[in-house]
Amino acid sequence: MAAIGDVARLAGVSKATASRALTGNGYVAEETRRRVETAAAEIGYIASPDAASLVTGRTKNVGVVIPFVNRWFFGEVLEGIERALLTAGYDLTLYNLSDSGPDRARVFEFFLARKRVDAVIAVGVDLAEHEVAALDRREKPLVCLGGTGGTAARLSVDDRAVGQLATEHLLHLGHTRIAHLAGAGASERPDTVQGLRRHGFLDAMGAAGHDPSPADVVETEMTMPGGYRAALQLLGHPGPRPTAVFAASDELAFGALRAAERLGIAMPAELSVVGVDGHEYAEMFDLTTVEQYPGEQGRSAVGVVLRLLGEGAVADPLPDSGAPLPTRLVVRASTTAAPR
Amino acid sequence: MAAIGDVARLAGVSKATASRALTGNGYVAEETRRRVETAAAEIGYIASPDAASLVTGRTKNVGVVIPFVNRWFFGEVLEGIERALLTAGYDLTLYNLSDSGPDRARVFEFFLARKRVDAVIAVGVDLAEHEVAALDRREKPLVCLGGTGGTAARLSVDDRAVGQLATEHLLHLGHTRIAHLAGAGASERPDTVQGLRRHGFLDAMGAAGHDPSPADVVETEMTMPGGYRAALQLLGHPGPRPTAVFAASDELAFGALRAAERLGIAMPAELSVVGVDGHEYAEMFDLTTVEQYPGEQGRSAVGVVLRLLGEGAVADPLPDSGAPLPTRLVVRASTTAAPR
DNA sequence: CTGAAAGCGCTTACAG
DNA sequence: CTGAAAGCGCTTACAG
Repeated sequence: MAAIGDVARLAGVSKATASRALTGNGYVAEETRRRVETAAAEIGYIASPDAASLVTGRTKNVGVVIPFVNRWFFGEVLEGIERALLTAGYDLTLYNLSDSGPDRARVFEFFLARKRVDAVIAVGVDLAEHEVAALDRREKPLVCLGGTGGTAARLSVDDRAVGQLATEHLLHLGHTRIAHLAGAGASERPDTVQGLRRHGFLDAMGAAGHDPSPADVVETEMTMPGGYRAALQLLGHPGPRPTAVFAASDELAFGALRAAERLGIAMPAELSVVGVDGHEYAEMFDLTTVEQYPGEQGRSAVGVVLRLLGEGAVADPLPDSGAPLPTRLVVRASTTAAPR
Repeated sequence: MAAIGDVARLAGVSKATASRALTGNGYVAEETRRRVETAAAEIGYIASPDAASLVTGRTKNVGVVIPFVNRWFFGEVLEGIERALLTAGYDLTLYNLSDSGPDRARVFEFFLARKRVDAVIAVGVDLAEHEVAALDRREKPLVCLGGTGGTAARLSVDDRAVGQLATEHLLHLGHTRIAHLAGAGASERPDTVQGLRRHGFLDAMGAAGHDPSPADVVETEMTMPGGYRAALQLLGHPGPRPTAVFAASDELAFGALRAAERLGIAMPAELSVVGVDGHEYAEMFDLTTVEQYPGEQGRSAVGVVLRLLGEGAVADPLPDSGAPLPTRLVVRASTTAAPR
């Protein structure tokens, strides 16, 4: 495999000059540069990133820590990150983090602790203090997208406001008995995404003078089957039922829609449903939702990382100092005026 | 940051001995090894993979090339690969490959061409000859999971057999007018997944003496909205319609189910639907499907890569020499006897 | 079983 | 603008 010495010889220059010509660092005569480039192209030379890293201390590689790959939101974020990183000439090393256990510890204590990545992006992960500390100790910049813990740059939507907005939309339509399909752990961990959305729901209900019964707030895994099962339980028993549901994610909402259909509940006449995410299937399901833009969020996270690493435009202000990420209520046919 | 010299000094040995103790290569007295390990733990030493790679030529890093992250099948494969690689102490570098264009060329000609990965796993990608050649030139082992092109180790289900099996299931139930929701490009590229499944469908129909009208085979993007739109078109017009649909993926099938519901077609009395994949939502939708096991497939691909790299058990036979990956027909309520 | 030395493939002060 | 030399942090023959 061609090394830089080969290029240098072919171009009739020293390795130092060849390096300067190829990396663009330092002065090289225009003509020399061309000769070197031609030589490199001729023998298909590509610098060994490992050797370069060893001396520069930069790997051009960012670690991404993410709890799921197969949930729409996370997949979109990952794609956004990947594209932005590739464009910037960076590699993406993927760590699919489980909730806990030895595998998780291994990621932080071994994989991320080595000098293989320049920075890490944590997507929707609730970081323990010692995990953040491990990164700090190695002086690895950390950018968090959602999730909790970590003190460094954080990008996040305002999940409490999201919950509030969705709920207010239903209240506006005249609904008074509104149920909430929350993510698992919402009440136990008020600082998590699911916790904040639940909080927003409760706030909006309270402000309107309603006090939801505990039975109308059910927690479940944030997937379509999770929403399905929870909605079956919520709507399936006899007696009066809620006229509207705020689901903490679109996938939950899809499950609720499916459950309502199964139960023969007329949609949206007898039941309005609103979700969160702007899932690519939302339009097909005619689902009203509070959209967020995960692909864009991923790209933003990369922007912050790049700035932290001193790439691109100098010293732009970091988003973490600023406003929450954008969201938008999109009204479709799944929500309508309360039955009277 | 601690280097191996620090460990050596602290343990009172040479760098060579420290290295041997830590990597496990070469002889080291048991007591010396313990001293070195203690020293390393004390100062939190972790070897720089870049420096090690430079001399061993091994990066302990595998590149994964995949066209989507946010389609169920691909996400599952990716998770399976990630877990297996992590267990083996390998990093996963992710390349989310677009169909074509400069980004795609850059992945093969720059990112994958450097000495950063030991091998590459291509998931469901149709490799061009020059792409395979680029990898070959760099002597990078290549393992293909599905997709086409590439001559190296290939793992694959028998997609023609899958199409045949699904179709025969419907024929057995007495259906005679069966439509096929195919993936885009199925007729143009007979060697692709979608092409082979279509082929299997046609074979089974032909063997049963049926000749599907061209209007009953429609191609669309392999997603739920794609299936929805295609099924609307297929089932929505007046006149007699098919009594069964073979969808080339579960996501397509879900879309078809949704379309049927929208059109007021009684399920499964008036329409049977069978899919392919064993999607995690299949059970919720009561969908009959030909299951495959993408997580397991990903793990198998890693197994092959590891063997190619000389890790683990020596010289096991490569699956590429052998049988197709397992699939299984799972019958649920979405298919039933043809209406009479 | 252990150490001194060379070298993996680069980049970067330092001279010139 | 260019080159000779040192060095990034490891591992691995080679001696002993």
